[in-house]
Amino acid sequence: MTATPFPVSEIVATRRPHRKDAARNYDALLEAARAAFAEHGADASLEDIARRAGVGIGTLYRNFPTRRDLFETVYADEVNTLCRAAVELADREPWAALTAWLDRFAGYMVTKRAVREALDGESDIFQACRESMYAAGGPLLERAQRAGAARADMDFGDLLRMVAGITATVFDDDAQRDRVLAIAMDGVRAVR
Amino acid sequence: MTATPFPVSEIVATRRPHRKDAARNYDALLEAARAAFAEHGADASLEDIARRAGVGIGTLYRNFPTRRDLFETVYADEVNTLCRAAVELADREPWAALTAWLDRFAGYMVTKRAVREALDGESDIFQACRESMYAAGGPLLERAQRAGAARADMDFGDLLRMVAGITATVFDDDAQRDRVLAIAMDGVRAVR
DNA sequence: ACTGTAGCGGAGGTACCCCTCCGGTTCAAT
DNA sequence: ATTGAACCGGAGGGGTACCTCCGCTACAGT
Repeated sequence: MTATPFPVSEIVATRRPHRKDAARNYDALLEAARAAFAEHGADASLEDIARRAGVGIGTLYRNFPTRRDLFETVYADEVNTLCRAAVELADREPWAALTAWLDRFAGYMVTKRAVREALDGESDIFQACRESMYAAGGPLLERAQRAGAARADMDFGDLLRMVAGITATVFDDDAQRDRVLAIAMDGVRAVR
Repeated sequence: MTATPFPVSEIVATRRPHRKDAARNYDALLEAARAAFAEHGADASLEDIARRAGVGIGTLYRNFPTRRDLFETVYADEVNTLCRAAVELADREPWAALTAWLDRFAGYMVTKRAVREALDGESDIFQACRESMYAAGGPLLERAQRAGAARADMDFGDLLRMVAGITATVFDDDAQRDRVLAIAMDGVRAVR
């Protein structure tokens, strides 16, 4: 509520190296990790990630001594993007802004699910990310609630969980996913 | 729609052995597998399942030559229970019957999620189970729709996916899960 | 009680993954 | 151009999971 939505990445311990080749490897690893987590979930093989990044396994471990470090960094990255998006959406209508943001949120859920699975909530960074995300997205819901567009008897956590759950599911096609999400959002709208 | 909701287990290839000790082992394996899948998801260790069941790994492989066989059997079991429940609920009010069944459905989702992950939809049994479940549960939704309790512009598949997604998510506590599910169900109800 | 057979358990070969360690390489500051 | 510090890759030891195979066990039918 009071926290600024930005400093998440600065909390993360591991930092991007200064040297050119090192920085390139760091980026490649992060990108490969993102893909691997999205594909295989929490227990993607670290060796596979290094392979995909075209980097030795040793390099991976130097940058991210722990599997957790890698997770945290990838996750913090996504959250930052999400926070920035919330700010950019501030000028739209309350309900439109909220749903637009939730759309983005849904896009980043693949990673989040893996992270949640791996970190199991017992991480400082995870906590910081959550706060940061609530600080960024929470106001969107509150605004919609004040405008009478969203029901008042729910909080931002409820909404996030709902959207997260639905988007994490396997659907026949994207149309079905959108349809189901819309139905659920009708429940959020219903102020009667 | 026309299919009877019961024959699922008969489709499954592996069958319960006749001999007393063998049957006991079979049951123990199934129970251990159910627990392991619920706990560790799709990639639970087969050796661990055998250990939990107090049975040699060889016994597991004799009963279920493939990981898939084990999955299918466990899954078919759950589906059968679910189908039976649908019949028992037939005498309640349309909306109440529907939500009550979805409650049971949610309870079995833990296994289903693992199965879905493992089988990836490319299984005959999976297909048969789905049909069986739709045949059993679909009428509950249709009845609610005819009664004007549920919106008409959605089908049973949509509903199942929605509930499945939400219940598969990690919540702070059961109260939150129920709250979120209720919100989403308000979206289903909303006939305006 | 006898006996054939269905069923049992787990050792062991193979494969993969985790993580450490260190000799060689590459950058960037002088 | 030199040089030393930072960085690189991957071999290798330890662990676990998968699955097969076979000598032994215990059930059930006579």
